[in-house]
Amino acid sequence: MKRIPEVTVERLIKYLRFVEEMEKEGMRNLTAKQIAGSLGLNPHLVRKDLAYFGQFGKRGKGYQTEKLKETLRKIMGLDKRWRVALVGVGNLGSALLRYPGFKERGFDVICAFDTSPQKIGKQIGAVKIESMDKIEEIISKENIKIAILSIPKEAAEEVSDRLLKAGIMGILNFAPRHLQYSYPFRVLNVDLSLYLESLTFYLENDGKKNLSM
Amino acid sequence: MKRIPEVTVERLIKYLRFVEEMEKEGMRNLTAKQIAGSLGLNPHLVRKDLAYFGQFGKRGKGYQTEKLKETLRKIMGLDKRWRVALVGVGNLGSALLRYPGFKERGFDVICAFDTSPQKIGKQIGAVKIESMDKIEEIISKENIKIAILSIPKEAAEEVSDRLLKAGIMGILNFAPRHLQYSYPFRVLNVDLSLYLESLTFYLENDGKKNLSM
DNA sequence: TAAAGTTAATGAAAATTTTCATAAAATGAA
DNA sequence: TTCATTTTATGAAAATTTTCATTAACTTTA
Repeated sequence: MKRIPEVTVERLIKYLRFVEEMEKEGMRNLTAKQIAGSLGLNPHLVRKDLAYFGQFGKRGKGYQTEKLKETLRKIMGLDKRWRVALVGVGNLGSALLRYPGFKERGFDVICAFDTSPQKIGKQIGAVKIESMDKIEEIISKENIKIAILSIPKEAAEEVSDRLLKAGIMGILNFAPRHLQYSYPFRVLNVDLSLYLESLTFYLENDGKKNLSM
Repeated sequence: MKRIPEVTVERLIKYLRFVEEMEKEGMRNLTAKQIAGSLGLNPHLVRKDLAYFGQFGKRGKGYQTEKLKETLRKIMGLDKRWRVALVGVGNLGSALLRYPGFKERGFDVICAFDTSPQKIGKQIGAVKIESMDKIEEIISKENIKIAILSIPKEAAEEVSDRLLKAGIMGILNFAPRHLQYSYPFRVLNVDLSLYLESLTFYLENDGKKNLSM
């Protein structure tokens, strides 16, 4: 199998979203054009992305919605549920704990960690907050592979090192510090203010110069 | 001026982060190699990105930290503060309201909107929650250009339409629905579960196939 | 001062990603 | 059936992005 470009992976998830939504609305078939249109992409690109994984479209007809959905879910590893640990139950962390979107999409946050004695032992939803001293013990016992990191940037590196040693393979990092590990570990850095900052670039420069954006 | 690739803009913000941090640690000069190293990039790429905006490095020495910082801040439109509206004060929305990172980076969330009568009139930090009926009035009176959207996906399109009509130019969208508008409007879609989903692709496929990732 | 080592700038080359063009298969209408 | 239309699959072309190679400027060391 050919190497899959990272940009393709990001798009596949979006395709899956759209396909699921269209399935709900009763669409039995979807064309590359429809999928592309919903995301402002070129239909050729959609076909090429899908073709990495085999040919499951029918010429003249498009893609069978359900089959496409199942295939995409399998490709993305989303045909099963994932157990997730959350580290850092501050403002953002506790909002993420309560965020229904994760469960809806197959991710069960089954444990949470914090350093603050006031928080340890408390319950948020179905999850009891544990001491960060227990990270290694619980992660390994529960065999958790994914962690969400929402702690201050100063602690990010140290804690992520510990997580990976304890058995975590992928981290979704909300701490505003760029984390990076090499294969086979995966980190996705999500820096909320960074997003706002990329908006201002365009607001500031649009129209003024001939930046064709 | 040449067209600036979108990937470059995303990197510039990260460079700025690093440069500011290094300045705090007392570094008066930074080389492209150092900047690149911190983000796992090629130093040539850093130089090329910076060169879009003129030449402010010194051969044999690197870039003057403070000057580079100031220039990047100016390029990104971050040499001034931005006033931001937040729409949707649910779990995520109220966490974002309390999130200190925005203010730290120059963004002042000065108003918040919700539909729920229980929430309207309440105060979170310095911000009073207003009825969504007042979106147009307040956005326009306060001349706000940026909005953060943290509402259910069903309402996303309708509300974003209203925001843009009211004068908003850029939206940071946390609703799990891909929003898209054409120039001069800008939307940044931030779908939290989508990030987890892109992690699972790699966790699922790494090692199994020769996807060189 | 001279020589060796760094490092930015820049145009060229390579790699990657996207778009295009064509062929083949399926559909629907006449 | 036949023909026009739609749409996927796929290899080629184009565009974009990244990496490389060279040159020139500056720094450090002897």
